[in-house]
Amino acid sequence: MTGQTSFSEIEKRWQKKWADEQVFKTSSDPDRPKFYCLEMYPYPSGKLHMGHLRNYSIGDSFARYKRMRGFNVLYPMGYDAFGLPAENAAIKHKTHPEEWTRRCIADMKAQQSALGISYDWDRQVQSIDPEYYRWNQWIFLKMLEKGLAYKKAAPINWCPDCNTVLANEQVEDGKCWRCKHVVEEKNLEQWFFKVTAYADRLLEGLEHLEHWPEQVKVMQSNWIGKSYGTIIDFDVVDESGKKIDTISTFTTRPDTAYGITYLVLAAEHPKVLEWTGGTKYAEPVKSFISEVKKQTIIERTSETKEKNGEFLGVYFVNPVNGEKCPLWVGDYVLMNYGTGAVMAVPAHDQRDFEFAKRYGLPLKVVINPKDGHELNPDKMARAFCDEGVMANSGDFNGSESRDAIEEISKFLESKDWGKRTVNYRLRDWLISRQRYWGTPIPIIYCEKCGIVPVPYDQLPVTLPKDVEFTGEGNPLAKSESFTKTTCPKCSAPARRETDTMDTFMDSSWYFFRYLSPKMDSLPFDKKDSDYWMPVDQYIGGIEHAILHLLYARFLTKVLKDLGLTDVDEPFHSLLCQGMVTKDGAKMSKSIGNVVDPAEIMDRYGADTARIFMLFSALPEKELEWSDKGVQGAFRFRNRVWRLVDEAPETEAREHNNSDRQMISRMNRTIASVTGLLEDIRPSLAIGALMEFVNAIYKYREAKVHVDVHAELLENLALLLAPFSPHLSEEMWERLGKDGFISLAKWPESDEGRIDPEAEASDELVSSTASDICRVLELAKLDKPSKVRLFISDAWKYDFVRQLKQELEKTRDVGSILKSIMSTGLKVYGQEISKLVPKLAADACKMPAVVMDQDKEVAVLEENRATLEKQFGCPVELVRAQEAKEPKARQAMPGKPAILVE
RNA sequence: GCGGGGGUGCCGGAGUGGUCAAACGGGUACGGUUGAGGGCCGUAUGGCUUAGUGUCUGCGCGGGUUCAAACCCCGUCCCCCGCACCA
Repeated sequence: MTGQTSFSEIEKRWQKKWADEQVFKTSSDPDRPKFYCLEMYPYPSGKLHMGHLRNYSIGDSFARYKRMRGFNVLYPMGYDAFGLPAENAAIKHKTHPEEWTRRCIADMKAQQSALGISYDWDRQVQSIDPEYYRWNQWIFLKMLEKGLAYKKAAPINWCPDCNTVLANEQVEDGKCWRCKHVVEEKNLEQWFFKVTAYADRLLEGLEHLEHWPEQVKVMQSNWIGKSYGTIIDFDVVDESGKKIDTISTFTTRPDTAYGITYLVLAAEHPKVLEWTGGTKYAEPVKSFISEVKKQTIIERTSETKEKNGEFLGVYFVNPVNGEKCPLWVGDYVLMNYGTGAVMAVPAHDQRDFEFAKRYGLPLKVVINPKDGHELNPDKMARAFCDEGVMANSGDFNGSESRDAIEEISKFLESKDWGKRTVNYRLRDWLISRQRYWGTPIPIIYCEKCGIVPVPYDQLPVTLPKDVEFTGEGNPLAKSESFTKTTCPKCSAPARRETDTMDTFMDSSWYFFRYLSPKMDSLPFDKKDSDYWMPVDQYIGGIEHAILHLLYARFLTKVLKDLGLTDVDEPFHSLLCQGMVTKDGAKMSKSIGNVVDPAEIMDRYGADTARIFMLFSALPEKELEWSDKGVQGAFRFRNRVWRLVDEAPETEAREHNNSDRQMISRMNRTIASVTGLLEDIRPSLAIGALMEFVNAIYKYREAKVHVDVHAELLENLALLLAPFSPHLSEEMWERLGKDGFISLAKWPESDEGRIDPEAEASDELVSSTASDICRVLELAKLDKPSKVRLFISDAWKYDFVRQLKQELEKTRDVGSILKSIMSTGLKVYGQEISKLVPKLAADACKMPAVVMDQDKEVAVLEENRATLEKQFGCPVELVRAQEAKEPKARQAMPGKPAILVE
């Protein structure tokens, strides 16, 4: 029972020692190789969930492993502590968000400490400290100077539940990413960061991120959404053909330019009202627009929805062929992509096709399929969107449509009718939030001087305390002590900006602050950045694939451009851990399948929880929670513990076969665990350790060699240290080792001592001797007069076949055999019961053993004395017939031969 | 629709051309130990069949390449994730 009762004390004891002796404190050391291990810093909700537990178990296994491999490991922790939940809690409980947040941080930290994660707590960073957010403000001002931060009125996403605007990236499926409330569109004046200026660099950078999951790169690339196309300008004319205006459209298919039969503008397009104003079309168009605006974003973007529109009463001239076609407004055109106007080619675009069919607009085929048949516009059931051969396109007839994209673009450019261009889906990052609990945007509004940045020496602009949290409006706006100020330029009374920054700003550069957490002249020290950056291993959930990871990459590039760092990409290797699920679904309160990590840690301890987390699935895969699985991890943990807690019988002796076998086994385990950790496969590493533990138990069935046994345990403790550090420390101490195992050197495998063949045959010899004794005992046989060991380098199948033939001759095996069978002893993966019959029947009524490797004769010879002693009779070595050379060996020389049946 | 990832035993999952597919763990069954339980130890666990054994099947499905395929190629079905009226 020792194992079960002691884990709690053991874990507490070592956590205290680690803290007291500052075992995990790090500092820059240019003479040593570094490893920066980082987990996405959490929002302090106060309680760990399984996702955290998994995240930290993975991260700590890296950090500890690298530390033992001699790296100078930076492994910090902090808290992404600004944000709405704290403010909502404050409203509900009539307290201050800071109070709530600080308490949550303390609770969370306590739980993290109880997990025994090897963080350097001296570097703790939290975004709510003015010493942190002043640098948000500092960076903001720098960006303002560079024109990367700007204010403009724009249609923005408004979450009525959170009472604030949201960035594009924070709208998922037309809903708020946090509260899932349907987002509304509003037109407000807001602060933006110019991410679009970095679109190309952000896209291009992805190509060099070799150690990022493909999925994340693809998601970011799609989000940036770079597409090459052509802007085509059209003259807008009235009924009589008189030019009244121009309009531009963006297209990726200029090859279809001759097939344009109408043009559609987005409902928000300003020209729509301009052109229809005062005409008979004004009323229907206005009511159409208001209909569109009534719809939610979800309704508008629903794929199945019918496309609606109205004719605008004006026309345009297609420059390529001089055709005059109508202009429409339609709800399927988006204002915020391209130019907000689309050239419609219903024969070759499915959306245009549907719209044209609905309103009886004509189709014009300009591309025919390559198979030679000509499309009939009246009979098409859907648009033809593939590549093909040009038709009805003037000089371009007969060209491949793929080539025509280029040719027509050049033609348009040459006539000054259009221009090739690049378009992005990415929008600028809207960073204003109308909430209290965030970084105040360091701006002052002066009636005379306009928008005035807060001077650097007045940073930080701190959050006022005299604030009431009522839930209505932005509390900052009601704090006179905050809003009332003077203009830094003219000293006239002025007013502060009351918007705060998106909390994603905090998390976009925090990993730099860890490097120099106490620096007060700059956000961080470039020297530290030169040494530590980039982060070598970043670990977090896939849910941040776009939001956080894109912003962090953006900010890093900005910081680089500001000369603060030389790194261009912050995260060298990214691991997106899989979800923790239960009963096939993500753990969530609404489903009611949540398991609290605290409970598991109380019952089984941190080591067990961590082993389970790492063993049960590869880090990037989904992990299905299993109570039984945790118990399995617990059993393993206790099985290891018993190895040190219960001493085996020892013997002073020369190394025998089982000693050599274990030494080989040990070295093989070291090699494989090391390799698996390098490959980020902790689950398999733990599997290998489980096998190793099983082997040690087997070894301990007989008397063990003291030194070998000690070495086995020592290495076991070392290999387990990244996974179950408390247990390892305790083992280390019990084994009489000095210092912390956390700082010990990772074992190296001695390849020369790995000998799989010897290992296999040794196992056979050592276990077989006792096995046969037991068989004899069970079978109530008299002492045999002789034991035969069969040696064969034949494939076992061949050997079994021989046995079978022999058996056909000798049928009388008798009840003795039955007894032997019933023991089901295993030899080399093969049931002894399958092999023994023939031998036993072979007149001498003796059990025997089959060996697999001819080469092991020497080993057997060596062990013959032992065996003879055990059996009390002579042992004879018998060589089995050579196997036939398999065909395969001739076919593929150099490769191992296999059995061809 | 586009993009990414997957389909292996009762379950979680190993194995991505070659030494009898299923390591490791879990579940289940039986046996041992134990006052009982738990724990621990051992054995079994694709189908059919045997006293031993044999035999068939088998890595979503169908083809193909190869002396050899879960693995490579082609086709097909299904599942998960992300994006989506992006012109």
